[in-house]
Amino acid sequence: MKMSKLFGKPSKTEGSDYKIPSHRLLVQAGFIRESTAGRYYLLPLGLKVHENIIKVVRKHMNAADAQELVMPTLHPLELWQETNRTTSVSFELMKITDRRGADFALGGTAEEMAVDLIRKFNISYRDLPFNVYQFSNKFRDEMRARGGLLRVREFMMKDAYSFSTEEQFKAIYQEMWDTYKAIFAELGLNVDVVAADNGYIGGEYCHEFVAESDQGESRYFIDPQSGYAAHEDVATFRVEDKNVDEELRAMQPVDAERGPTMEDGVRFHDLPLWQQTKDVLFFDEATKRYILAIIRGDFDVNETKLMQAAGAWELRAATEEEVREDLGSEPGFISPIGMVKQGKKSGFPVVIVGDASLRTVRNMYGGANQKNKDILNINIDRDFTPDIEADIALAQAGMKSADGGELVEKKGIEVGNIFQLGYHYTNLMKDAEFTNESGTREKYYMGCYGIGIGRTLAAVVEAFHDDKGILWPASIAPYRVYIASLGTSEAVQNAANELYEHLTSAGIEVLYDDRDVRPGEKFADADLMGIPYRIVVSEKTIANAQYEVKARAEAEASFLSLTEVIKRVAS
RNA sequence: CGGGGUGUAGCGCAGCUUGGUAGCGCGCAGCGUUCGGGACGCUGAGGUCGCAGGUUCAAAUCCUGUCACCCCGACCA
Repeated sequence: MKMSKLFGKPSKTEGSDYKIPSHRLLVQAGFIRESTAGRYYLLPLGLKVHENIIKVVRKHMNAADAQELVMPTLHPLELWQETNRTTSVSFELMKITDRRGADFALGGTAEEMAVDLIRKFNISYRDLPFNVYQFSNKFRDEMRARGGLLRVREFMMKDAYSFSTEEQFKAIYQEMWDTYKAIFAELGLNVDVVAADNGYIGGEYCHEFVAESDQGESRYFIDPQSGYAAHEDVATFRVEDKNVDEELRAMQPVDAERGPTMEDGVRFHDLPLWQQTKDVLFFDEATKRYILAIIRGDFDVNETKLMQAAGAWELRAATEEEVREDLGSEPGFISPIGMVKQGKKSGFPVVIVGDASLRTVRNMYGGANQKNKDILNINIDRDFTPDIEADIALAQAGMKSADGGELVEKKGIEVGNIFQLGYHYTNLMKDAEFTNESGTREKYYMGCYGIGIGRTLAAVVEAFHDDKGILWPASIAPYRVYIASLGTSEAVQNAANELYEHLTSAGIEVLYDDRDVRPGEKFADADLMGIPYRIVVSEKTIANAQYEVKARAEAEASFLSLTEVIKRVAS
């Protein structure tokens, strides 16, 4: 490719709206251009990288015996109704209606389509397991797109769906795990594999592949000693016992003229924070229930865990009016003891969820559902019984992991995920069954596996850039070699042309900067675009019958003959 | 969806308070001098000032509405 003909050349000026490095560099270097928020044109340079990433992903997926196919972009809405995902508040579908009035969802993920496809076939246990995948544009009605390619409304995703028996599943999940590790390793990305929340996808467990980055939106914890890694939504930690040997003392109501915060309670009673109960009241809009979360005072409530434990979908904090008028309590003094079973006005039930940490403390203290009244010596079981008891505590950096090491907090970009779906979809959708060994019908056990191509591309830039521009790993660089001809003399032109022909016919992808611009501009653009090798052809190099070769990542150039050049850049 | 902010040439911005025929820098085109880390001179092209109403003799500027985009939050692979 000759630079003079390239559409989307690098630009000296940079936009002001680009807050993160990958966004700014990709736009400035001519890889992408914004259409509207969260939707991007992929320019020729960007598309080359995009396709190279796809090639790597495809190679490893195929090696794992996954089979590529393509599904329609418009999904019949009936399929989504079959799994109740049109009403799920967690996933905003993009919908579209054709002129006959048929409703479609713009595909944002394709579990239903995959199930619908395989139930069109009469499949035997002999055909299992199998894993089908596709590359296709996905649509998400993100409330707020941001960060260039990191969070968009329309993007290319590799999504795979495995169908098997329950016994076969673990091996497939492990194989996808290994495949993903191999893919990201080839792309040059260091990823942590972290346990995560399934969210609206369904299923019981899943793992995210996270490239560590300050620009990432995923917060997670690792225990470097044991290798434990989990998203903050699901991270667990070891809860140390406090005063479990203390004698149970009689409950004692007391006057407590104090403020509403935990600190106010600590100061007023002169007792430790951990001995106080933290009572947080939520309301779930989806199931119309109050959820009262109770936890040890030195911990915070993890809303994701709480939603899982309580079967809630759309949690929000209860308002002061609701606390006072509907529940007859008082903000800052909420307590499970004497809490109403349902709202006095609304009739909405109140569900009490107690954290496991409540069993590590005795003789706790906390509010009494009245202003300036507290109760001392509260004990679980004796004085109150949660409707649900579960781990609903939020992990924090520095806590001990279940394995005993210290939890370290990290931030990263979620570039891929693997989900166990189990029977979630095959239970909800009719006829998702194969014929088993005994000749009867049996439901498939499923998994799904996604990689965001554009996000991965951006994650690579986040990982590989310096103050001058991008440093593409050779595995996905848009071109392997960049040639700069310095000066417009015929000798230089001929020599550069000749080199370009040689390398191209040797099967090496070359971007030849044949523009009549000054050297500084060529070097700056080359650094910005991040092509792995830069070769300079000038009067000087011709005089020495050599080429100047410099790797983008290195500071020093070396002078090589043509055969040495080919050997160097081809490796 | 809540809070804050911005829309003027491809990009970055000024002009708006106090209405009077739209400007600067970069980039782009032409010519010339240059040519190993973003040169210089001259010439030139390019904007119905986000859109729609309104006020006015006159609106980029004032008023109303609307749309888009950015940041923080909520939400989310």
